[in-house]
Amino acid sequence: MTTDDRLLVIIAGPTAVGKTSAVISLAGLFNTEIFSADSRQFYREMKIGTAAPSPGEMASVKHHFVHHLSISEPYNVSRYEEDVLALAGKLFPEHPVLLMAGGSGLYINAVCHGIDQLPDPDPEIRRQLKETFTASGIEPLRRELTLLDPEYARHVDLANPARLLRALEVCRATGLPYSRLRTSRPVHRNFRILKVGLELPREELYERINGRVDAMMQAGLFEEALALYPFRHLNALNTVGYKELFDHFEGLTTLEHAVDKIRIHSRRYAKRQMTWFRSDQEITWFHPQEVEKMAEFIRRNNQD
RNA sequence: GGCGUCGUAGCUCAGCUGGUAGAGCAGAGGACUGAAAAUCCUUGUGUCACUGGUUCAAUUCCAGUCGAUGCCA
Repeated sequence: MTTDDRLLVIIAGPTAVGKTSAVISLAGLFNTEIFSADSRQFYREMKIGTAAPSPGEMASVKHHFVHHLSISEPYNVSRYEEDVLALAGKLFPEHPVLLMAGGSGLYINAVCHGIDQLPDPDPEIRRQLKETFTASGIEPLRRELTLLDPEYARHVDLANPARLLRALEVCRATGLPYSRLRTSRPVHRNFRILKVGLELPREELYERINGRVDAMMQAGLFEEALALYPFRHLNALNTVGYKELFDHFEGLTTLEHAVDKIRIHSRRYAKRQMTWFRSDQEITWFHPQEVEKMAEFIRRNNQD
């Protein structure tokens, strides 16, 4: 069975640009459902700080990959890719068009271009590597990588501990050089993909971000973060909006300063997202309110 | 009103005894294959408040003006 006439439309863009509202309108026009590609909206305990769709929005259109996990469940891009492909396979027969909205570029890439199949990380190996890094810094990691995978060592950012840690945990677990396993082989999807990007003038986007942080505080972000404080070591909570308040709970900053940091970190996050998406030549850009234009663009590409 | 302190990058401030300036933060640009709202890299020319004076040379010394602030009245 082939579904090559089916279309997955990606709605990408920085945080607070207006993806949620645009994609809900589009879902209405195309009578279809929405996949989220926001790596933090997955977690049901994090509702306010992740600006997840409201209960009303969730009720008006079927959303997938929103609040489907608990913060304590381990999850990663590769599993996301599998889960999305499985669900798309189920839904496409009924829906000529499916929508995916989100700001996590890596997750979107995994769906569009695939991600290399590698063994799941071994928590014990990861723990040991982290311990080495904490105790002795990045130098031992560099040395080990140069030894185990000289090829990758030539290309990685040797100043980035996260990259080195990841490569080493794969080398150690498999006994093979990480670069050998990173084939980046192009995958074939049995549906077509269309990428829509949403953008606003920088100043306007930053105003929206600032406004949204205030709105989150009024909606009870403080209480939400306080309830999650005991779980602050979980990766899911290494997230803008929570970690800054955790600092305040620990007495490291005033509340005012913490909220200020949330604004700053949200802006920087948005900037990184824009850097990521800007370099993606497959994206066609729209103003978030040009829903009609987007719909037309989708229809046009859906006929070919 | 008197005395003192201060006025340097968007913000907070460094600049010893004169040779036209430099940090942190913010901002900007970039990277990115299982932590990705993560992680990391690059990036600092601005009437040194204003006006005069001294000097070969003044952000730096002197005088005045304006502004901020503190103490005394």
